[in-house]
Amino acid sequence: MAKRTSEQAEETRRAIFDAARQLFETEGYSGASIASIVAAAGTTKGALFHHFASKEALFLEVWKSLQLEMDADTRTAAAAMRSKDDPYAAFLAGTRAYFKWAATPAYQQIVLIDGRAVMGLARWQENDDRLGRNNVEQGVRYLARKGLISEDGVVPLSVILLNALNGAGFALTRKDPGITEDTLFDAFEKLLRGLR
Amino acid sequence: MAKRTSEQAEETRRAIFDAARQLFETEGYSGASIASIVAAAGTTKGALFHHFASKEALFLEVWKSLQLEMDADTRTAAAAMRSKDDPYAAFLAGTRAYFKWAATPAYQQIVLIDGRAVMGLARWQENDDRLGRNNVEQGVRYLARKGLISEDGVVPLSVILLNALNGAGFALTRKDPGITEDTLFDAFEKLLRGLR
DNA sequence: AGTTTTACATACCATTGGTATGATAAATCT
DNA sequence: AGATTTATCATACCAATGGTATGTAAAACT
Repeated sequence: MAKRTSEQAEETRRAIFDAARQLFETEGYSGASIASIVAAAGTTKGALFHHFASKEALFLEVWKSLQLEMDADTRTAAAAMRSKDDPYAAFLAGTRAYFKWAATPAYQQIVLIDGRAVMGLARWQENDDRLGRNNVEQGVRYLARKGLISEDGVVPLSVILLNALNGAGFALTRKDPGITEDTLFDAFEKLLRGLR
Repeated sequence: MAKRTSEQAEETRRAIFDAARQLFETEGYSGASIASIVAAAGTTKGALFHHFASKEALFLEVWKSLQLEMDADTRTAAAAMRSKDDPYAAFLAGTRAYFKWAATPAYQQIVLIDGRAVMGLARWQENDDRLGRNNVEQGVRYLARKGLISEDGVVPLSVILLNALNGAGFALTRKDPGITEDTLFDAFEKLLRGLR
């Protein structure tokens, strides 16, 4: 078998991508070998390296897809609550939506665990900023405009809040008593509303 | 050269450990090959695998050493401020000490970046909890006893605060304007004191 | 129709973490 | 003290890994 139509090629690429996303989730980045990915996708290494520059590039694409899905989700959740009378409502709605994502095995393994190790510190920050932190910062800035928090602390506060959210996702995996989506959300809400 | 005295053996082990810690920091876990480690230590793979069960085991030991140093540091910093009139003082002093650690390249690369990927989610939580979260939880519980926060939210709040701290460490690497040890600390302090 | 390019498949390669074997001197035992 | 065991490596080897080079046949283009 050699050249397929460009439609079929897209199918092949997609099969590799899907298999990779699945295996990166269940086996982790280093546990998911290229051989296992192409086997699951029903193709060969030739196809993989034709469509993706490297294992890392493939991972990055999977990473981005997850982040974009999450981003869209939280944005719409936040937007839906924007015109409420409670100025915190939009932010908190986004938080809820993010918790849902952060509690999924795929998001944890790929984004929260392997992501930073694979991308390295610099690239991770660069990418993470454009999505997660920007989102949080937007919410925080809104609260600042409403006069609920001080203007100058927006950036560091955003950093802290974003990471608090990330960590909360992790905690959800463990069956630790006292840690549920609701209790975590409550704690976060209290923190946020406590800001003056 | 073959069998050395047990004193020399300890030296060899130490040389490997030190080289590993150095290379894990600068090259990352996967970037630091066993060959490069033993070369830097002036020995061979035979010695490494005699003293350590695997690369992962070696990494874990380095990881633990960092965590224990950090733990001791923050504990003493917090203890020094315990009897102050401000009930938040001890907690915040520990926070300051932790920030210092979280801002070091070694701590970031080894503990915050590679640690969780190498150990996997389960082992990472298990180990991280015994140190970081236990520490934070202790501080939070103290505040609860003082009546400054509610008793029942201690666990989830600790989770959130611990991760907020971890993330703050990361942020310190980047030269982003507005993010310094001081501004981050201020933001954290405000969050903490805002709790009622 | 002929040429070029795309989409793979296969064979190959260097490096990797890890193991098996061997060697030698220190500890230990008798 | 001599014999035996055992700790401490060094070296040779191994399977698996990510990645590359090469080949090839069909599609796309001119």
